[in-house]
Amino acid sequence: MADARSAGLRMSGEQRKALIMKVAAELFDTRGYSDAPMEAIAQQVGIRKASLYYYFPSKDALLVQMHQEMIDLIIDAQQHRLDEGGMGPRELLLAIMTDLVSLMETHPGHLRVFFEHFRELPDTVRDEIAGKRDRYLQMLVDVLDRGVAEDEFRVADPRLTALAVLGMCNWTYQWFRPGGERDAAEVARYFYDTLLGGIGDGQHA
Amino acid sequence: MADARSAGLRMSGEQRKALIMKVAAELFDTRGYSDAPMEAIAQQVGIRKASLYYYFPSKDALLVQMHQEMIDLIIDAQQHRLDEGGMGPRELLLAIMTDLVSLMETHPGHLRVFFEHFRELPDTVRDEIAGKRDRYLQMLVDVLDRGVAEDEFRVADPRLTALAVLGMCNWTYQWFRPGGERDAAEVARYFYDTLLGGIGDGQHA
DNA sequence: CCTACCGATCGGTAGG
DNA sequence: CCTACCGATCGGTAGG
Repeated sequence: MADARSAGLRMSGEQRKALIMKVAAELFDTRGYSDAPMEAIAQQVGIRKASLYYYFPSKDALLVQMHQEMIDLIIDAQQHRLDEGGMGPRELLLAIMTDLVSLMETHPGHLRVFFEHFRELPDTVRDEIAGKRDRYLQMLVDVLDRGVAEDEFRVADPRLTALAVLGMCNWTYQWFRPGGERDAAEVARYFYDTLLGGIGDGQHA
Repeated sequence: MADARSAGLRMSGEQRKALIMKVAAELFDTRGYSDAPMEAIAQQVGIRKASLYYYFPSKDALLVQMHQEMIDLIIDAQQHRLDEGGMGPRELLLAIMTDLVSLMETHPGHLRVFFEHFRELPDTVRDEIAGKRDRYLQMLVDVLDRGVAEDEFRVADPRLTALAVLGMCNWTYQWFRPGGERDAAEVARYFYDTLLGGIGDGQHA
């Protein structure tokens, strides 16, 4: 009862699972999925490696859950807005961009894992996540299409523009660190303003 | 003389090294650095695993060379333009964006390796590459600053705008595949036009 | 949630 | 450029 592990708080199964996920996300982020041993996750959680298998059936399962959580979160956020109604294309675009960049604050580590460890997913799950990714891209394209239809946006190729938007926002996982000068919402807003207004000085167009 | 390997062409050391690099880049791209065994590289090259160590001292060395080649290539391209002179900020911006997206065509596999396997680099090399990356970012910021000074661009925060540009262009490694509808130069040009002109319909700003 | 342990993989080396 | 081989790591299991 007085060993190293008992120093950790007693936790419910759900709490323990959440802690394991958090630690795993951090380690997958910093070391990479294949280079983050289950042993290291266990140590940082304060239990033995074999005990991880009481909570999760495999290392893959950790990766799978991270992917499902992330993609469901952003899809649901946008779907919720559409269901509610009342938002115009500009507001919807800003909301999507803010969702994406904010993941850097709400889910540290997860974004890198989501983008860089997609191919390590088991085949069936990978297909499922790929489908959801496509669906999310389409949601963004829909917003752009609607903006064009309502004379709010000028967009020649909505899919390419959507990929540009995703590029700006998702790329933040490479450089954005919470606690910096600007928070996620400010960065999203800056990108949104840049995209809407452009950086070209009109008189030289 | 009639074994499986002799089917491969006899090559000079330099040719063999180039082939190993090409195969390694493909495998690091599709499987990931840690999950691409030297055995698989050797097989695809048509030699034995141990023979790879005749050409390269370690697996790390392959990764290091890929990083050095990539970053030097884009830095040199921009530096060359600056040395030549005569290009305005708009032309320079488009040239940088085209350089980046074009790497998807000229160096298949390398771009993903460059962005996703930076942390696997040995410490000293990682610091060196990080310095060069900073330098490249600064080159882009310089172009934006100059554009502002010459009344060609309107940019509130050049560093953030530079990160948006890098996001759009670098993110292509996630979706762009050579041989599609648009080639790299067209994608870069589209992103450039989108960034310069913006997607907002002026009358609603 | 633990102790004990295995099977497989893999980067790299010896010696030619 | 090859054959033969080793040391270390790691995901996962048995059994409690």
